[in-house]
Amino acid sequence: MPTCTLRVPADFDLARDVCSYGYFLLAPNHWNPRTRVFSRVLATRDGAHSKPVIVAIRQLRKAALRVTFSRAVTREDKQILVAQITRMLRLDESAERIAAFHARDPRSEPSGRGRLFRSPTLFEDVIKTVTSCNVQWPGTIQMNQRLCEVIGSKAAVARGKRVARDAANAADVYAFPTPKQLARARVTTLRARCRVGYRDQRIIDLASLFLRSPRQGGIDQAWFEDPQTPDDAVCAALVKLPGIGPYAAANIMQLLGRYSRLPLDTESVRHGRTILGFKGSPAQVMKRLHKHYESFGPDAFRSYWFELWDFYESKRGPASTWDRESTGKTFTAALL
DNA sequence: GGTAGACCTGGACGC
DNA sequence: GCGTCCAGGTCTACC
Repeated sequence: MPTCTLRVPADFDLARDVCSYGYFLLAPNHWNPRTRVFSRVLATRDGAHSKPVIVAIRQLRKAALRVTFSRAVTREDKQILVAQITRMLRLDESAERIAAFHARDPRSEPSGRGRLFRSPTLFEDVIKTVTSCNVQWPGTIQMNQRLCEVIGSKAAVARGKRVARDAANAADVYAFPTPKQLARARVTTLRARCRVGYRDQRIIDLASLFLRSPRQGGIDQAWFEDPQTPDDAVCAALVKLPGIGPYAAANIMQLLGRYSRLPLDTESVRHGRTILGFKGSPAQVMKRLHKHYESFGPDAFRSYWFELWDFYESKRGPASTWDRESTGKTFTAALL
């Protein structure tokens, strides 16, 4: 099996930093709690000749990861794959920025938490966010699984190969659909086979926007990812997208590394009431939550999230021990 | 600017 | 096995 070694920041911890946000439980992502290997299918290019590759990532020692590919890859494809892994694991987030977060919220310093797992592309983060709206967590798991199986490309797997054995089931050999694949998908397919419900047309519209160039009115991904772009401008642009409201926009912003906004939902209200002791209507509790985390400034989301994550782990054990098929389906407070 | 109701699915519940 | 109800965020119409 072709492999490569990836240098990572000294404070990076694969188990802690992969199992830091719920998306690590969504297809095509797969964390194996027994072997502590993260694996998934990654696309090399978004073209007719795209050949998805299964990658398996394990921590070798401090500051180094071993990445195993399911097939030989060209130098160009390897660069594309490493860029996607870097985005997913937030390897480009500097130690200084993590230290600044710990200075604002020392509660996370002992564990070293700071990085939040995300998708290899902004497109996948946006679609995953849409599938997490107005549905309970098992529904989100189901939609992502079916989007991969029904629309995504299948990676070729040689029998008995170790990379394939790290995958939990047959579904783990499918890539997340590309913008091209979803833009071409039929509304009826998304609704009947992927079970995305009323999100069908919105997902197709979003995929079309990602497919078009900024000149053609498409989404300017570089602009969204550019740290120089003001948060207010990013938020205003996000809520104009189909299927994206205030909650989804704030969530996509944290996935972009902009932690000043809070994606508050019913889960947050539950947290505000049970853990922080807030009283009143959902709207009043949300207002108090915004006020409560305001003091963490540009890291408000991280403080909020790790507090919530601590609560889940106090009920279900460390997230790195969660199995996608059991604990991973029931960790939210609504299902506890 | 604020609010009500529709959108859809899956699960819980009663019969 | 079937019908009903409910949870969940976004969108639109309406006040």
